[in-house]
Formats: sequence, structure tokens, C-alpha cells
Amino acid sequence: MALKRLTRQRKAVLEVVQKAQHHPDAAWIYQEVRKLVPHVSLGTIYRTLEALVEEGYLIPITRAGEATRYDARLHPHHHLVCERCGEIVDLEVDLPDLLGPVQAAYPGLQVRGAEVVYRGLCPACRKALQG
Amino acid sequence: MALKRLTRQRKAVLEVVQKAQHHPDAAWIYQEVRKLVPHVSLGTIYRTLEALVEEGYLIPITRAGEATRYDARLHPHHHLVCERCGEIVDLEVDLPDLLGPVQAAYPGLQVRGAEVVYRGLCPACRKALQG
DNA sequence: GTGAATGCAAAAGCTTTGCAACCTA
DNA sequence: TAGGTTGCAAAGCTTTTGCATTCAC
Repeated sequence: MALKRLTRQRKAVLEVVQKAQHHPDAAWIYQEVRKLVPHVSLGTIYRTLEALVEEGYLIPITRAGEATRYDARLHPHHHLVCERCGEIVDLEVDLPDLLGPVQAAYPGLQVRGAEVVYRGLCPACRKALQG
Repeated sequence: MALKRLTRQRKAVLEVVQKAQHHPDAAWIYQEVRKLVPHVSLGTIYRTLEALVEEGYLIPITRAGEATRYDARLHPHHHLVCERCGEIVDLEVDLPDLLGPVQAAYPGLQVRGAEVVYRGLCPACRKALQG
């Protein structure tokens, strides 16, 4: 579904996700959007999120057994998933070229982008474990 | 849940996933395991997969709106998700150090590993689109 | 024998969808 | 006005869970 009309609901969804200080899921976004558009439905939230992802405004982040979370990316960046608490930390770091080696090794496929998912411990959990 | 006893069901699940030529989801694994252990339940499949992931035998691969797929890794490798058909292609490629730059830029967190998820086109879809 | 693991079925999410009413361009 | 969009509710799927029974060690 493309995004052909800019309705109150859609403005609100994008605004809410962009202002979020974390990576919210649909349920959280729904609660927040309801403060702006009281009668919005969860179905609309999902439909809007799908459209926003399709248009490139949001990146979906999925983890097994958890609801999809959304990231309103401003700059390209990577993520660290904390193995202890599940927190997702944004990492803005310059990495060496990831696409070149793959293009060279697999001429048959076309690579358009790459995201790195790091596993590790977020600052809080690292401290907690070091005691 | 740890894996304390090696039952017929668990042997079968591991065997099925390791022999799979693709990255199967729980439903497919269930069908296959039933050929070996006819009365196995889907609950057992999920519980076993969870244990096998926890033990490091399998890697879960998740995508928004799709069932989790499992990868019986033999060597560390990365994945390409085809933007057209959703196929997941294994990529065994040597990449430059990914952990170093992050450790340097974010001393507060601990990085234990990284997986790269590439977006692009699998060979079949690339051909299809090129005509 | 003992406690982990299973089967079954019910339940619990998360997400999608059908349809009439509504609203944006 | 046209058709994209919404709200509502129901349905669809994947995954989890409770409990009595079974089985591996």
C-alpha cells in the first residue's frame, strides 16, 4: 500500500515515532496516537506503519517472539540488541565497506544495502553484571 | 529451558533442521518431524527449537509479519533477504572487523558478535527483473 | 524412581482483513 | 466526485502455556 493521502492519522503516527526516544512497537504507538487522534484504530496504525516502511520513512526491527518495533531513521545506522534486557541501542558508527566483498563473492545476486545487528550488553546491563 | 535429556523428538528436530536445504519455519519442521515421530506436537517443536537456539545449535531469523525461521549454522555466516520474494540466502564471506569500530566508538557497551543482514535480490529474482 | 519432557488443547499475543462510512485531493 | 482511508470487529497466524501422562537417565 502506497501513501497517497496525508491524513491526520498518518501525520500523527509519523510524528509519534519520530519523537519517540526509543524504538516503539505498534501497541505503544497506538496509545500515543490516541492522545492526538482519540478514535484511531489499531488497524490504521498497522496499515500506516506498513506504508511508512514501504516509503522508507521507518525501519522495522524484528526479534523472535516479540512485536515488531519501528525506527524512524534520520541517518543510516546499526543496532545492538542487548542479550540481557532486549533493549535496542542505536549505533552510529562508520564501518568499512560491507557490500563490496559480497558483490565480489556472489556475482549472481544484487546487494542494495546492509544492516548490522550486534549482540552484546547495553551499558546498564554491562554495569549490572560487572557488579 | 536447557536441554537436559536427549529424546527422540529432539533428535528428530535437530536432524530435520540440519538436513533442510533452506531455512525452515516451525510449521515446516513440524510436518517433517511428524514423518519420524508421528505423534509429536507443535508445542514440543517450539519448546525444542527454543532450547536448541539457547544452546547455540540454531539461529533464529525473523522478518516482520512472518514466522521465525531457523538456521542450523555450521560456519558463521551472514544473510541476504530478497526484497522481491523473501528468500533468505546464506552468504559465506569474509568481512573486515565489525566489532572493533563499535567497541572504540562506544566504550560503555560490550559487543559479543555481529550478523549482517543484506537487502537485495536473490539470483532468481534478479534475472526475472532484468528480463 | 524422579524430574524433565511430551501431547493435547486452550489461550494468548500480534497482525491482517472485510466492509460500510468517511474524508482528502 | 472518486477512490483512498478509516473504524470497528472478526478472523488469522504464530507462539506460548497448563496439566496429566510418559519417558530418559
